[in-house]
Amino acid sequence: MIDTKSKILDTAESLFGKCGYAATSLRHIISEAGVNLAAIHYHFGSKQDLLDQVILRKVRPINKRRLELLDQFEAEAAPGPVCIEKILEAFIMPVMLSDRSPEFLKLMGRIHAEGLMPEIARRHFHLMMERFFTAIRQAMPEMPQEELEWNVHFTLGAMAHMLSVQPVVFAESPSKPSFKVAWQLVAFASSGFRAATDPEKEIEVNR
Amino acid sequence: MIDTKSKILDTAESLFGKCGYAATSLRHIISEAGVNLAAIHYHFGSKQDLLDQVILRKVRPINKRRLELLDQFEAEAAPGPVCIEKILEAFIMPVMLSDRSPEFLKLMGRIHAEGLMPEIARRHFHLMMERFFTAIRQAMPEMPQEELEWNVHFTLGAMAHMLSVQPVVFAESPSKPSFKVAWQLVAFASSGFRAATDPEKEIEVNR
DNA sequence: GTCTATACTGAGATAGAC
DNA sequence: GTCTATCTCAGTATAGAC
Repeated sequence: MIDTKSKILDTAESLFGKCGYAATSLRHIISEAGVNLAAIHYHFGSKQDLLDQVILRKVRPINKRRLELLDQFEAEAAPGPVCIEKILEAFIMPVMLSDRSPEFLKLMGRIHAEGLMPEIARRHFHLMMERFFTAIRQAMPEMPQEELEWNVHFTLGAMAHMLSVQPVVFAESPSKPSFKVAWQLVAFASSGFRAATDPEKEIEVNR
Repeated sequence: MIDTKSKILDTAESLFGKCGYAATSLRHIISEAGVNLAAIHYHFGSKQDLLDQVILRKVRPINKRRLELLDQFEAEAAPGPVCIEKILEAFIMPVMLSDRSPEFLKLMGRIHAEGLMPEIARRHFHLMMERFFTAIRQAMPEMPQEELEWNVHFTLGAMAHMLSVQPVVFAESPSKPSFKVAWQLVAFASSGFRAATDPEKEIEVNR
């Protein structure tokens, strides 16, 4: 086969999305793709590296779009900083474009739900994250660095969970994530960023 | 050994917290606990069921405290509904009490990061979740049901991520989750719940 | 009722022939 | 580049000792 590598990537993407990363065995992938087990290790090295490539193929255009939107919003807002709503819009909304395959969100949800995204992001998306951190810092210059970083974490967690609830059968999951839901998340997180925190708050939670 | 079961539970809790669920093998647990491999299956049935028992032992007192706080706040607010800030305080803050062992948050973070919590919650915490959903519904009677449920998901995701960033080595992780951070999350999510959403919003994200 | 010893199946990984 | 054969280790199941 001339394009064993692509065949493996396509099949892995489909199965990772349908069954999850941990639950998908390399033997399942090779039987469906009609290739040999060792071919995966030859082309990708390991199951983890195969996942990285599957994810990267999908996420790179998303990150490209994220940065384009951020560039655009920064140009529109110049010389002032971009407001937090626009920054979060640039970060969140491109995820929802599922033009490549209808299984894309399912795959992203699986990866998030299995806790694999932070590690992949750390290895591959570090520069983009830095761009957004800088923009957020400029949008909220009065906010202490640590508080700001935690708000970013809250937002990442909320977005990850939004993508996760789709594939998992969860009693309260109301509907598939959609543009409407993503917009709701932008509003939710923006409002969260603007929340006033009371650093001196105390309570007796320990009975 | 008279208390093989407790020994397994303690060792599993420690190793699950230190290494994660998937990365901890049953053989690692038994060698550290000094028991036989089959003892795990005799007492717990499977690795998954062992995890359930480890988690339940930790989370049950948390859920008890959550409901106590909710009861208390409802009594204080009667005959009106409890405000969303108080509801989220009752839900989030009890998680941060780590009086049992210093590794507790690490364990919770791991479980969340590996996407195992939704399934455990579905199996064991359903009634408590219903209590809180009802309270939130009464606090925000004007909010459409679906929008409300998504806001709950955003909050759950943010909390899970807060607990997750501790064990994972993540470039931007600023500090360990603490009471201060948990209070920040309460403020963040409360503000998010109160955010005004614009259902008619549109944008051309597809280039 | 509890626990030990052992075997079974399937996973990811690897060496080496072609 | 590809494939066969094999290695190690995982979770699981069971028979039987105490």
